[in-house]
Amino acid sequence: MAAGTGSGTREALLEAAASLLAEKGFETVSVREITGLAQANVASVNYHFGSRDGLIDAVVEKMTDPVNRERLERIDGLEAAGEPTVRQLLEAFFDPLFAKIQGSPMTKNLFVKLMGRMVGDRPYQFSDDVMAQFRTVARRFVQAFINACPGLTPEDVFWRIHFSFGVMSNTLIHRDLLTKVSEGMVNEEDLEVTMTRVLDFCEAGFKR
Amino acid sequence: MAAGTGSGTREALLEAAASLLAEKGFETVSVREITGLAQANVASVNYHFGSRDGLIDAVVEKMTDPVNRERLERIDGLEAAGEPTVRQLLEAFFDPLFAKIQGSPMTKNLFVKLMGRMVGDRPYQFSDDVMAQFRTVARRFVQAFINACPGLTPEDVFWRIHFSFGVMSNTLIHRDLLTKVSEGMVNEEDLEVTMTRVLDFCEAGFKR
DNA sequence: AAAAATTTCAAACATTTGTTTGAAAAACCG
DNA sequence: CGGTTTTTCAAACAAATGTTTGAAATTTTT
Repeated sequence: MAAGTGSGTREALLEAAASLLAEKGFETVSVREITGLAQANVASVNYHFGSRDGLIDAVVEKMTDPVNRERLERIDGLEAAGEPTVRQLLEAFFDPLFAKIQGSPMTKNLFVKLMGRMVGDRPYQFSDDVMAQFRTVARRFVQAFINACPGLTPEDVFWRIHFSFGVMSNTLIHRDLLTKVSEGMVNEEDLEVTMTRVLDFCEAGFKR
Repeated sequence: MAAGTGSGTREALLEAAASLLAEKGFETVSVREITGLAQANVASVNYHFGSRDGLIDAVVEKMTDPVNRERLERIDGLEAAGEPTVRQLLEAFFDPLFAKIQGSPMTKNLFVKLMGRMVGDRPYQFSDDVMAQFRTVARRFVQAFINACPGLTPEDVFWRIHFSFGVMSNTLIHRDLLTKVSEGMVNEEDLEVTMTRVLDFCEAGFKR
């Protein structure tokens, strides 16, 4: 078998799990739902991933890994060119997420929701690897944000970063819901347009 | 039996359920966890509330009802005095939530989380009563926000309201988490202080 | 082709889920 | 007190959960 492609069912399980996790969150998806969608046997999850949690961790890792790598590259580039602005930092952090979303073979909405959950869902615990990765990324960005906000205390900056994550997470998860709730006031729009709205909102929140 | 006090176990179930829902979300709390904490029999949930969902609905209704009523009173008062500002509207919407939180007999953190989940958790479906109530409140506030933002389109305003909800929900749920993640940069602080931070952030997001 | 390793699969495992039952206990009322 | 209603409780229910088993099928290696 060619390296990297994995067995057919292994890939099918990852894809099915990703779809269902996106749709329903980390807690409520059962092994049998996943194997049903993947057209695989119930036991295949434990065979290939050791356990249900092993499968979930694999899904999460597969998505976070390239995104976090890209984030570090982006901030490297920015800092090499001078002092990055808040807007640039927000984009450097969130753009890799959007890129992954746009380039995904999954239904766009599902992928978006999955990505959103990865920021916001609790009490799901990421694996130690993923957590360590996030810590590295976070340290870099927090310091850069602080430098970009000379008028604010580190504490202020920290909170606003946290708020920005909240907006992003919430928007990714519930974006499609808004059009239903708005009773005709808000039309469907491209993800890119919505994300510009989010960035505008967050950038303004950093002003003082 | 005195009207309103209900049977002892009925109240105990409501309190226990509220605590656990706050701590773990709407999906993952089992009937036996609730009855265990309430020191009641497993069957008591179905006896008093018909079903697990009946109990959850009762918890939610008990909290949303007075909050939404207060919101409408607040906006009535504001509009009687002239054209409310964005800041005033944000406060009119969120203050009743904080008031309820502060005056709660529950552990503060738990209550805060529960309130946060009521804005953010999916796919939990509120009862028709609660939904209708929310729709009424929403219509009033949306219109008022639009009036307060003459430079923005209704669509713009709608999105920013949505963003503000996202910030609030996320902050209420994960407020205690931030101090852990910040590695010493952020200290515990009063809810009121944190909420002022949130309002500042959101108000700035409405500026153009 | 034979042997060895890998992968699939139906069936069963022990737990946990929400709910129901029917009798015992408690509270209430005349 | 006696009779009625309300409330509690241990036990059992069917359904769903994640996981294990051991033999069959498949693929890979020799």
